[in-house]
Amino acid sequence: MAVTIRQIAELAGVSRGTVDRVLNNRGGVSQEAEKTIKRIAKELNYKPNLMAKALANSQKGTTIGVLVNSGGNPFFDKVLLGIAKAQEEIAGFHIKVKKVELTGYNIEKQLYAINQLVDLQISGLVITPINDSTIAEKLNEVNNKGIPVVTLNADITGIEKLGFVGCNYEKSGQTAGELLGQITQGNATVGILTGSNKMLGHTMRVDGFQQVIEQSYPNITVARILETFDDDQIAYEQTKKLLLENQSINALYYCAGGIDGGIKAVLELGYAHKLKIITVDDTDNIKQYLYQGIVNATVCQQPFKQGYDAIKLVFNKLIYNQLPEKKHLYTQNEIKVKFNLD
Amino acid sequence: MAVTIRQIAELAGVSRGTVDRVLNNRGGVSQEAEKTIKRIAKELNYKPNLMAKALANSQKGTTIGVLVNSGGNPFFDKVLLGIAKAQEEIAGFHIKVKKVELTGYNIEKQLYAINQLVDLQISGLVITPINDSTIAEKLNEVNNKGIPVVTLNADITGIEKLGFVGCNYEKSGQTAGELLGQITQGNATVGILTGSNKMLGHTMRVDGFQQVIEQSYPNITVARILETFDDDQIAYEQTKKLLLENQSINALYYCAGGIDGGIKAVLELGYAHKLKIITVDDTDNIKQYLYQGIVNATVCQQPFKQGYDAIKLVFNKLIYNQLPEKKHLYTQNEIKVKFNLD
DNA sequence: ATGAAAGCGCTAACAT
DNA sequence: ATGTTAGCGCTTTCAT
Repeated sequence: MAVTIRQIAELAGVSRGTVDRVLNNRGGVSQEAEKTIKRIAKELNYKPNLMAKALANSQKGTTIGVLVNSGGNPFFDKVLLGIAKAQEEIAGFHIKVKKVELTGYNIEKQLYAINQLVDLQISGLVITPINDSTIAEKLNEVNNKGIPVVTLNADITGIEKLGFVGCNYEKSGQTAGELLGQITQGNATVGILTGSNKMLGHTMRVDGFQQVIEQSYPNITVARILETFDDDQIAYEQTKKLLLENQSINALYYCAGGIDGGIKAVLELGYAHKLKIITVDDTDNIKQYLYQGIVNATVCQQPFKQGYDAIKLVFNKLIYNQLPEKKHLYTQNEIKVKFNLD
Repeated sequence: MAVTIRQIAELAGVSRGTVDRVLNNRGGVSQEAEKTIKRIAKELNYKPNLMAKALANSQKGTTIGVLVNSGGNPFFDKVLLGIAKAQEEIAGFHIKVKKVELTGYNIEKQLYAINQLVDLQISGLVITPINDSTIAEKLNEVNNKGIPVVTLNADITGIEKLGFVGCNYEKSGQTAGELLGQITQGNATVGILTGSNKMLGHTMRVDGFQQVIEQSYPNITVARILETFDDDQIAYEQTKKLLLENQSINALYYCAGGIDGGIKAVLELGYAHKLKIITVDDTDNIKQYLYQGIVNATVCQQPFKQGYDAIKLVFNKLIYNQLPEKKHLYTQNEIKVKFNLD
């Protein structure tokens, strides 16, 4: 059998309590005892029994708070599925998940929701934060209360956190650029429809895309970069304007929300199948566009995995006191075409 | 707090032992007691505490046997990393992993190795099986001993198993076909280098590829399909022959092993950058070819995840008695280009 | 058929 | 600073 805390106690000639104190840095132990106990533990290659740890800790009635800006954003459908899956899995550990969904990016509302969750005595928080200093302050406060924080899909600067789960946005853009380069065989005039220049993820995608075009595809020109603010109606109008004003455009890169609106414009103008179109993510509508050959390829970010992993990260910390290896857990930028959806 | 076996016992006016017997179908309980206990459990929505279950069961000293045909096959490097990661994670549960690596596809050797592992008293088996009836028989025997079997990367027909973890080979081929269609803009003469017509995964890839070409790309011709037997030397020779005998070929699809040898031939002939090349998997060498623009894209199958998930599947069964939702856990067919590697 | 109780390894409250 | 002990929820053995 594996070595236990009890064996160490016997060998060191102390009680199990003392061993526990040393091995978990609870303090209040003599230098001497600490040294011998640590030595013995190392010699015997002691590995705490996680099941026992978990069981002993299980009185606490744990709830994980989840706060996502998923309202009206179909991208989050799969993130939520991932969260639900994780929730189901950890139900056997009697851990609850309290989920709050917000629409839009209102700082006040997000602050309020965080406070609400904290008042509910959550033991961990998963959040898609707005990149704002007020939020950052609040999250640090939460973290200092001993409530681990995991940022999901979007990150925020200047906070102490357990980890971030999401994609590498720059690589996402680069991948889209390379893809467009290949399918146009290096000749194209492209229009970019981004979400907002104030959203870090969006600008990083645009930058990555342009980098690749500049470095590898001299005969591809970026004609215009327009903002859609993740809104279908605006995307529709911008796309129409873009295509009508720049007849030379024969490729589009949608790197944020509002894609459905944009495609609607393309269809109305009768430009489907005439333009090469690269998008991001694979909502149900985008899948349809892929099937129909209207969208050539889309660069996805494993939304299900994002939701699932974020919860599991908190879970592992709470139950097993396990920390992630890296602070930033990047999901793959997956290129999808007609045949490798799902 | 959540409902426990003890509460049910009190409500039913029986002992915890009896509740345990009923809830785990151990038999030896009166009809009457059984009925009331089940009713109460259902009413209270009883969910066993998995940590407690695991702890109580933890005396048994569990070892998971792993048998992979990884010898001399760089594809398996990442599968092994995934296995190692899972191994590390479950070490805290005092579960050991005993790994045996085999080279080639010799039935006798695989049988022998299975027996060896079983003699070691393993509690679960992860295997890349040869699709052969003798192996199938043996695996059924193992399964009937109460040792759950998970097939990894390759599957086998006619066995009872806990699950299969690997990719959908047909979709892999279809994806490659679509990709080639797009980057050649539908005009190409392509040579296919497969592994062996006797390997299910390989033929499924070829079939998927051809399906898509036939249905969507009338101006793409498949000139030849040659076997490499996953061997670099043979792949080298076949590629040379292929390209010299068919000067019209301007695209290649490598859908199995031996890719390094094939690329060597391409380079020697000075055809790099003149051919569009699609491969499978992303070994270190293939990554280099992508960086250099020699290979255009590769269709991968999440090897790390395959290794990791296979172990976790067995783990969840052994520790928590959890069954997978589906027998076939397909990994994504991930298209990778220069910029979305890793 | 059923109950009682010891134990899995660790934690935490209390005692010294 | 250190020891003692009663759990955590479930399984299993031994009585009855």
